[in-house]
Amino acid sequence: MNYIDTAKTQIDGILQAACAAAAEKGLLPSGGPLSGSVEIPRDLSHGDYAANHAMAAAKIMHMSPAAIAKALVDCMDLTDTYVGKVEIAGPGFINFTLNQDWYSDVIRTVQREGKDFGRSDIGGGEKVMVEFVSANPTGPMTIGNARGGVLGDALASVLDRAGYSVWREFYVNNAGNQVDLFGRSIEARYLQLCLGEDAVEFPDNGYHGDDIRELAAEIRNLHGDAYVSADTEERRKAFIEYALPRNIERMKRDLARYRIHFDQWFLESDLHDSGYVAETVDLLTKCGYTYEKDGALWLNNTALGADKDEVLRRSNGFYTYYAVDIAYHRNKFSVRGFDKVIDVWGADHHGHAIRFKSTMTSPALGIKPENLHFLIMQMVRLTRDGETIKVSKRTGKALTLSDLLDEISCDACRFFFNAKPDTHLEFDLGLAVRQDSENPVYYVQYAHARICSLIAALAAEGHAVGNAEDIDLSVLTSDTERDLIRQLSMLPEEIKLSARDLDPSRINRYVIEVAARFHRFYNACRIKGEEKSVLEARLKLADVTRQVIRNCLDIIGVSAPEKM
RNA sequence: GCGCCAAUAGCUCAGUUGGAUAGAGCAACUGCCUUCUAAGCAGUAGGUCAGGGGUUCGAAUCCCUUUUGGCGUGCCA
Repeated sequence: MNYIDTAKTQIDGILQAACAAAAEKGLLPSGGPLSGSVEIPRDLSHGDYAANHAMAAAKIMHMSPAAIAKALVDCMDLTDTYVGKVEIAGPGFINFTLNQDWYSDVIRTVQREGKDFGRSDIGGGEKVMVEFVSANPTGPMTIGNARGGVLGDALASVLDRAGYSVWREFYVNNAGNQVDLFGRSIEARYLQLCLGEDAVEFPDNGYHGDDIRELAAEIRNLHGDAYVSADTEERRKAFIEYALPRNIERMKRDLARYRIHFDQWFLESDLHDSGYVAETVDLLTKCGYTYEKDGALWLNNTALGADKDEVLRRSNGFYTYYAVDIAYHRNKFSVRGFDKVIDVWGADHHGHAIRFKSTMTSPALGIKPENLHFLIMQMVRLTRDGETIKVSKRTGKALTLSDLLDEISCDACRFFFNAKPDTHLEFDLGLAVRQDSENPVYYVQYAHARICSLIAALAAEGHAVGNAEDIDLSVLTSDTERDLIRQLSMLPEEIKLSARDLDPSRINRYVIEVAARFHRFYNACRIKGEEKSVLEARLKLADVTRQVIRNCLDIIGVSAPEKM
């Protein structure tokens, strides 16, 4: 039996039983179960949990909330529960205060579960894929990828701890128009190197970044001018075959530095080579969802609930990204058997996300809407000294992920970018460079280091951290001690909510609050030099706090230093 | 034009899915280290929750509308 489920379910049970008992005595009208929610109130003086059942029932029972609350409280049985005190307050809230056993059980639970504290099994082992970053291998990764990377990775961790079987995937767009453009851009730079700047025209919408010039220069160093007279198609193919793997390796390196590792790098080309794209499009055609117009094959997407139709196969015979995306997602579900799929996409794809979801969930493909999520994160706004900087991969002026990591620690970066997905994120370069004590990550890490140092100092005096089962934890009764324990107790719930809302940034806010409450406790309560029973109990509290902070930082992928 | 996301303290953001007096962190001001890490703590000040309607016991939260900003609306991905 676990303290968390018990506190909440106990209270709900107490209320339902009281309701039945009150109905029996004729104090309340009889009827179905009470509805309402048991919540943790903002204000401590309102107890540990507050129930609004009396207010919710007022209308149905034709009684005032206060009268209902009184009847319920009068008929309550609190024996063998964590509830120590019940009060009626405000407009009709019923406030419950927990007894000391509950606080002690929280500490024992954290000790028992250790690094697994916070885990739950609400996911039921469902296979869920989180696909994220999936940056085009045509250039270096951007600051937007930095955000998506943290978001996807932290989300995957949260889902893992919520009991899902998680798979991290990077989709490599190593085929199609953008790759073709990539090849032609390198080709142009190469020919310019060999024949002079004005010898060839740079392709429209080509990639202007310095990385393209560097790749061209590398090729020229290896092969000299040999490719000048080569067949155009062969030349481009050779350039792509040289450059693409190099870029992919570079992405892997940068992501590893960012502490992100994927279970699979899925190649788009595999979908083409295996004929799966063609097969998928044929399937749609057989089902009557396509039509031909102007030499292209169109998906009748408006009939599937979207606001516009999409081209599947261009008049030049090549499949569009849309067709490939359908095949790819069909592959995730049908071929590889994932129960749930979550794609982390930038806001510039939100239109696509809406239309694409209509397509995938239509009878043609039959995916259930609740099993396919597009987590849309808003753009990162880059500023320097308050002025917005426009960035674009095509023009080559983007600040890369690797540049960013040269300036800012991985810890700070990961913590900073783990923000709520649906709001714009402002990233000030001037601020970022001097992001030291201003970044809340240091506040949290400091709490952890402080605890480590504290435990070491006490160990030096012969006070090792004891076993919670052998320690009298009932001496932890002050406000700062209880506030801290109450906060620690909420980690499993916090992870569940993060998983439910697909919002791992909750963990950031949660762990900041843990750190804050620890610092408060630390300032208010001494440990060293206190009498033995108090010392042992407080030391144990510090120890389990350290465990909770570690577990949180582990989810976000931030280190927990022992010294600072 | 249409669609998606947003607007909360000077700045960056929370707000437990409709609950009690709207909260943190920076920045400003005032205190706290001969005692376990001051990268910390305690306190002061700061608000027409963009504006206006509506729904009800009760709205920052839900509905309508106006305004402002970001993004989308390609035989690009």
